[in-house]
Amino acid sequence: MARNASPDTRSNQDTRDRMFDAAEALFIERGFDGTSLRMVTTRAKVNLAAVNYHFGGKNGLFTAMIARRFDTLNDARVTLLDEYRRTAKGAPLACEHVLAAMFVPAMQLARDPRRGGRDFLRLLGRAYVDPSPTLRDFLAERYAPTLERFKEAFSEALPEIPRRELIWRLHFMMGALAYTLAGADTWRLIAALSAVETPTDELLLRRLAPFLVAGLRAPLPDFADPGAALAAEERPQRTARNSEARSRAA
Amino acid sequence: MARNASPDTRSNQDTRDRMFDAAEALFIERGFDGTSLRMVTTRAKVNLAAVNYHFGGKNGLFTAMIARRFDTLNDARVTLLDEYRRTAKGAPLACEHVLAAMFVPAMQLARDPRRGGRDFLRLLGRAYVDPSPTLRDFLAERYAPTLERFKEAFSEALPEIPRRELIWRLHFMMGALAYTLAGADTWRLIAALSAVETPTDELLLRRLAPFLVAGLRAPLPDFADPGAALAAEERPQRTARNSEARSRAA
DNA sequence: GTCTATACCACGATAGAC
DNA sequence: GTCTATCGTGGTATAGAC
Repeated sequence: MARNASPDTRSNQDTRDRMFDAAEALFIERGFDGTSLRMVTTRAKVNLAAVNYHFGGKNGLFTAMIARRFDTLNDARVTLLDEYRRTAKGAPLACEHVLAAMFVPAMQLARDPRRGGRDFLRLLGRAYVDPSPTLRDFLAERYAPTLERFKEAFSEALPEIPRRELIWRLHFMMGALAYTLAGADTWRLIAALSAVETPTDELLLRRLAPFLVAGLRAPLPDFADPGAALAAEERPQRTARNSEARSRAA
Repeated sequence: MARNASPDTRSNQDTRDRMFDAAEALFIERGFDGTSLRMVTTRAKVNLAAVNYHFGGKNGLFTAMIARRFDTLNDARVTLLDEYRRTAKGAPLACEHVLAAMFVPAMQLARDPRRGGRDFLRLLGRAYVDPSPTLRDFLAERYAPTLERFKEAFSEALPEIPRRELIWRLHFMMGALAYTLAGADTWRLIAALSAVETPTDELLLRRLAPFLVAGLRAPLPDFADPGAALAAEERPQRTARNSEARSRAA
């Protein structure tokens, strides 16, 4: 194999890429725990032991596979964020721009078959959502600086939101994003239930953006009044005991 | 469902409950694939074969464990929704009430040590987020009717949002909810990074609610103009058509 | 009927021989 | 780089004790 190419680096790289591709596809479908090395190596048509040789084990393979995509994504994100900041010339960033700095690079990668293609966004979502401690720790540690940059940017773009509140909203945002991207199979369910079209990823993110912007800018919760945020909390229980009071609820 | 009312169900029920509790705790920490039956039975101090006897296997144990919590939760949700609907007397439901019908029963269960307690919300989140096809299919199939009810209710509460759009927003909402609830460990990370207080579940949901309400009510995305929702996509330098000031950015 | 001890078989990960 | 042995672990099935 690869006899006319450069000595060994070529086939070497091919092997690694085939393993990456196989691991990626399987991980998207079945998660970290649900994917075995045998599945990966069978699909990649490489020997089982090659995993150990190239990556030192399952953890190494999967973290490297994820880093392959995420590093370029996050670099592009930070670059774009800096770009926006430069064009703003000292003016505070707009919330939409910060969001765009997160989304646009993701969309671009999703359009590039050589760097993830259609599956890229699903990989993104799965990775954030996977329960395996290995991946959680890896992601948290490796991308904490990027996350910090965006936290700063959002804080600048939304000065009216107290920092503490903002951090939680960013967390909610990550959740909506990750869950939505991960749930390609859920789309089918929703589509079946409601005769919705199956969306392109781009359309999806375009739908998600206004939702998130509005959420980030939402009025602050009122912790003083238990009934403000979620309507009356205990009231419905009381009506069970006292059916008279039921009629005058408002 | 399938509950034996036989006289000597006592010790039987204890055993089953211990298995449930063990499975629940382990599932919250490690997910479906990451939890083995041997872990469960060891922790529950029952014999390995008891799983097969009582539940027919791993799938049976875990789906029953989840149903134990989710059935009561979803029943309470639908009941509360009907309660709100009755007190509204034909007037359209308020969005906050529909959200409350989802959240309040969850909070109540989270406060009741006999029915989940503090871990209940994490179980909820993990279950929605777990990659195992077994659980995904189970949840989708069993709770589709409830979801349908809430879809109707939201549609009634938010008539200005087109139905198609609304369905996606509900999906985003579920994502924010599930991800946030599942990520108890992520809280620590966020807290460490930013000196945020560790929140009670109740505080958390109270923070989440305004975020979600605002998101559900957000202005509709503009699909015609590629630059509207996410600023300019390919030209980060400028939000509008005006490309004069581009010179410094490059 | 409820629970236990134990056997079984498939599979996964790793390490060492080639 | 590959092949194969090995060992641990997984879920499941059975036979029998209470």
